[in-house]
Amino acid sequence: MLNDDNFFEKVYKVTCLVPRGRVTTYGAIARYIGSPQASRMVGWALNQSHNAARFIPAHRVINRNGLLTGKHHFRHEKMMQELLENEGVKIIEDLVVDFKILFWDPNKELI
DNA sequence: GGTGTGACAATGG
DNA sequence: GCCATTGCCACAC
Repeated sequence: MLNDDNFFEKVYKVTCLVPRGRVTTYGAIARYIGSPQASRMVGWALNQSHNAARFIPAHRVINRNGLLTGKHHFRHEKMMQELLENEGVKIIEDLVVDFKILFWDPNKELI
């Protein structure tokens, strides 16, 4: 599917495919790129995403609990929450409201 | 080239 | 059902 050989590029690409107003998890991305157990790597890749050439909507990627664990890695901690709220995603105490409903699984939504 | 690490996830008590 | 532990893969040093 994805012709990119680099693990990071795959992560970036999938992250960019996440629809606006929807969220996904590190594990879902890891499974989609072929390494179900590399969920930690996904987070790390997104950590370096600020160094990527283009902007990566890393705010749409959260852990499986729906918690915004990675907000600290944004330039401003509140930016992640504001970006999500700007897309219509409600956040309460760093937790995505109706996370199960907003959850977007690339393995199901994509081919 | 071995070791440590990281925005996680699954399992066991 | 919550807290602690283990596993896991790719990358940097």
